[in-house]
Amino acid sequence: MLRTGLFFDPYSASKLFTPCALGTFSSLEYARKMFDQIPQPNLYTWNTLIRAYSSSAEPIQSFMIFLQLAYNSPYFPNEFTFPFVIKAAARLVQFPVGQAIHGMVIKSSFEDDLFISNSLIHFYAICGDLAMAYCVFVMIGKKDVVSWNSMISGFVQGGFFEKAIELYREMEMENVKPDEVTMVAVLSACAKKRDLEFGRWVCSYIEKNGIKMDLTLSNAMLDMYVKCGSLEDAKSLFDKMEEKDIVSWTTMIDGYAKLGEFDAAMSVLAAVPIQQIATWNALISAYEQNGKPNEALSIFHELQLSKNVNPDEFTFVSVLSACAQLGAMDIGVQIHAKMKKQGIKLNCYLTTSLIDMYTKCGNLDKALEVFHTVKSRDVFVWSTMIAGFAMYGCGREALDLFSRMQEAKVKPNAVTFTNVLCACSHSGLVDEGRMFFNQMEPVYGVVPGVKHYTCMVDMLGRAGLLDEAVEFIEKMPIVPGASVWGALLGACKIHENVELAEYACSHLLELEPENHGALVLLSNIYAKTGKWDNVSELRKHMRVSGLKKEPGCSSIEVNGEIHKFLAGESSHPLCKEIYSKLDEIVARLKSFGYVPNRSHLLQLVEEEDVQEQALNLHSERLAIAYGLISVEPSQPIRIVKNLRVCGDCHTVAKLISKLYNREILLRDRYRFHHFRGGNCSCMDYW
DNA sequence: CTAGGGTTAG
Repeated sequence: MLRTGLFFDPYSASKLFTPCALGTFSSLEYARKMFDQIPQPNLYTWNTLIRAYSSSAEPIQSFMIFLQLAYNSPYFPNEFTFPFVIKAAARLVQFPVGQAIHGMVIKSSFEDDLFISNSLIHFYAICGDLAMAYCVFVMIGKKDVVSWNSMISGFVQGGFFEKAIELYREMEMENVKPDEVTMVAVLSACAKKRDLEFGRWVCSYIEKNGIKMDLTLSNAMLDMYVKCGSLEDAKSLFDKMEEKDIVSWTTMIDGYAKLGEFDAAMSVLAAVPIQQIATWNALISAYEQNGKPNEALSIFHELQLSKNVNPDEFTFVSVLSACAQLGAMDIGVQIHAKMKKQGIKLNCYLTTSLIDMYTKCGNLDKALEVFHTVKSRDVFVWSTMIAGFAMYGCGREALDLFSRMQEAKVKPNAVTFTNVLCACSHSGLVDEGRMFFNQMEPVYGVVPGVKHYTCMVDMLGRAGLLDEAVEFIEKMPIVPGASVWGALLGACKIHENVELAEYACSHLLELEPENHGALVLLSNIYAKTGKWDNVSELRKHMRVSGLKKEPGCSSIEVNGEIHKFLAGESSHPLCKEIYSKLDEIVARLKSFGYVPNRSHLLQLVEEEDVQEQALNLHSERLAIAYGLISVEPSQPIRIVKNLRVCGDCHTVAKLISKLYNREILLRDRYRFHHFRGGNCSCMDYW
């Protein structure tokens, strides 16, 4: 075409250019070079380039070309131009840019164009402004199926499932025939609402009305069945599907794994024809999110051995979270190293997971290092770091971070405030806590939820302001949940207030009759205040009603292996050594003037129904003894306990840290205790 | 003289 000169004819050039820019196997880079050499590209050619960029990896180039078109060409954008730039704005979630383009659309009198309106609906919905999307939607005179689809999908993606289904009904009433895209959106709404009945109705509607069953629609059905818990329907559809892709396989694995049918999930995984990381991720994350972090890590281990595929960002998020749950720092560090080696770039999800892992494993410094080195920090990253400080009782540092977060113009959310209030609570920063709580709604627009009220009650109660805590509960605009009464009960235990404890406990049991922890706490308060009759009555009641509690369990990681200890157990291979170490510890402590606090003995109810030697058999002690035997003296002993640490064990840990000159990091249900030189970082305020 | 918008899983 260059030789014949045809290339210099704008129309002919456009014919050559289109397949180069849009073809599946062509290179956009090459097309761009060609474009720059077309002497006078016509508007069609401009639009084609904008279109190509809008669905490319760099949608931002669409804007660049759009601006060139508007300012450096003889043309003005037309009805074909706008849908593509709006799509680019949607893909980049650039709200102000899209708004500006919308403005241009109106000024240039294109606002009645159906295609442009439909793109705008999609754009506003993606940006989360459903009110504006709906505004554009109702303004359309003659809506077509795409208008309805865009709006329905918008509602589904924004979490307004009810609205989506309502709109679908309206669509039926207006006699607009739904197509397969409509059904995908409606099924997605059913899936998220867990509405199996309506989901089944939709499936039969699809069949009756001959809606084209493509792969996407089959997958959407599959997902609906899985999410609504009907694995049988999912399985029979899956077996019937002629064509399957990675989404189909992953959906099935996810379904089985989330229901705890791990063998079934594994067998689907083994049958996937092409190994892809997504299928592994479905399994790993299901384990991790179902409280089976060990299993998650063992699948990860298998993945590494298989060597067919490499872990990706999603995998790392899951396995780091598994390490965080376990307090498995050595494994976490190895995973972090692997990420670096694999050249994984830290996104905000990964940063959050890393910080969470390091803080929950007891390495605040490393968490801070990650926090300071990353380039971008979203609200989750900041909130997690604040939560980290809170866990260590570093209230001041947490609040300092909170103000720096605002300087960085990151808007705090409900979780941020939970963490901030938690930090105030753990550090006794009552005035600050009150202030932030009062500012939440008026200043930050975050409506306090039950978690925030719980933090406040915990903070006031812990600080001994029990009357204020009660008054606070009475003034709550929402119904106080079990956690609120639990916080009050916990405070009563610290401050030995029997009457208030009974009051809180009765409320708590009204809401949660099965809450064994409440009775345990109450019995501990009775014990602490010497009300032995009440103690035995309560314990009898608990035995009779057969209430089972979560057994106390402490774990410690040694050389990348997690060792778990239940109270009084003797199944560990080094059991003998551990018990003789415990005897040695007690002897050494006693010679140093240690007297066991007998009131804690009654807490054996909280631990296990072991009658003798109860204090010595607490799970955290077994773990500490094992740590003394097996962890290098230069390394801190890191322990994770599923319940709160007992007061006597806390004293013992402090003494051990001094007498044995060891650092002990103990993570209990709520916070960290860092024992060093005879003291604990919590300053005994916990 | 050409063309465009909406869809599922990890």
